[in-house]
Amino acid sequence: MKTISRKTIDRALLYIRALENLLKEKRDKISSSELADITGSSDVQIRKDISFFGKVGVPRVGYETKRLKDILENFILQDNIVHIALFGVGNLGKAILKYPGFQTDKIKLVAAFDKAKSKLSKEINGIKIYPVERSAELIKKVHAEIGIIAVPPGSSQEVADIMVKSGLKGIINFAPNCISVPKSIYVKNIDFSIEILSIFSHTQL
Amino acid sequence: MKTISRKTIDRALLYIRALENLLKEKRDKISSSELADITGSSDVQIRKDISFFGKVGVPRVGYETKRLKDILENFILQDNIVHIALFGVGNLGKAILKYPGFQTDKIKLVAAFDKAKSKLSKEINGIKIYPVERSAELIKKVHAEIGIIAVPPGSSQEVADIMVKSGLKGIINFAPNCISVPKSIYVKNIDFSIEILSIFSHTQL
DNA sequence: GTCTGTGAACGCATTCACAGCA
DNA sequence: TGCTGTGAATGCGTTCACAGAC
Repeated sequence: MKTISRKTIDRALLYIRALENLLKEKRDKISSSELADITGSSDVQIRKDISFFGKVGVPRVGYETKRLKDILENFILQDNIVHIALFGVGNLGKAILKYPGFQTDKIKLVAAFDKAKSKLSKEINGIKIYPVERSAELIKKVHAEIGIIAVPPGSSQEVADIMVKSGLKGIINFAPNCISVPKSIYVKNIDFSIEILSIFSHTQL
Repeated sequence: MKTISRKTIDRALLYIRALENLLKEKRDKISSSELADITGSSDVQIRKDISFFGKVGVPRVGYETKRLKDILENFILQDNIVHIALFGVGNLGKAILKYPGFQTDKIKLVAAFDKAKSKLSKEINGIKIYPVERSAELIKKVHAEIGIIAVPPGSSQEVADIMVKSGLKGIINFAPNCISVPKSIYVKNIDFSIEILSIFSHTQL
């Protein structure tokens, strides 16, 4: 049996987002080349990616928007809702708590933690803020799978250790330093400075 | 002449950040395998990457921390300061304006723009907020190179068009939709929802 | 003719295996 | 022995070229 690559999955998530927007515009058919224009990919790439999921398109017509979206979603997300735990309710943490893009049926922010006593027992966007000490207990209770690190760099490793102990399987790390976790935990680092410097150096070439 | 790949540059930025942290701890020597542990890369990968910049290391000793950092920085950034323009001063925009990681000698946020009159002429972290109408004029004046889109998805294309007209060469797009720009402009999309779903599906495999 | 689907070719990036050096 | 540096081999992802369907 053929296995799907991570790159294909990541692009498929992009396709899903584009298909959702097309559905809002009542577009019920879409060709690989149109989807390529929207997502910045190539038409062949898109057909190759989709071909993994079977013969979905119709020659001379293209793909049925709704059907394609359903097929991609069913394979990748399987009706799951992803439960998120946030660590650090500073400026970035607050922005994440209020992020409107999460008001979807697929992602649910279920817990937020902070060290500072002044922030505790407040509620932001309907989510209560708890002390870090209670995180392991609460994460297990609400069955969170993914954690977000939005604490200052000095505390990121400490928070990462807690996350691993609490049973989180994936981490987004916004702190500007590397964290060390077991190989079984998937970490995605997003460092604003590095992103900017990366873009800058790309434009210099 | 051999050309450097984007992947190598992106990793080099990670190495630089790690080397800076090591310097703070007064570590003046570092081996490729130690750096690999920190950054999550492999030792061979690191030696291959560094070898592009010449013979920098010493067998049986490793790399001199400061020297390696200087060599990487000089090649990639060449004493440049990157000037950033921010579009959208909502929750995320404010978090970016206050982001402490930018208080570096390499990145400077020089302009912020918003549509809402209520936000104008305020100042956040020493940066004044201007109306979008003045963006082209001001971006040219302060010589910004990179733009950040932190506006709602409905306005992202509009803002992207302004950025291109204003002469920005690179864009970070935090809005959850694709933008269409000339190929000469480098765009990096960061969609929190997609990042989370990507991590989640990775953990499912 | 116009779209999808796909084996084959290609190119790039990582890994391997080992030479070189102190 | 313990590190760097690097040609060769491998593997993976994208692109090409074209068959198949309508």
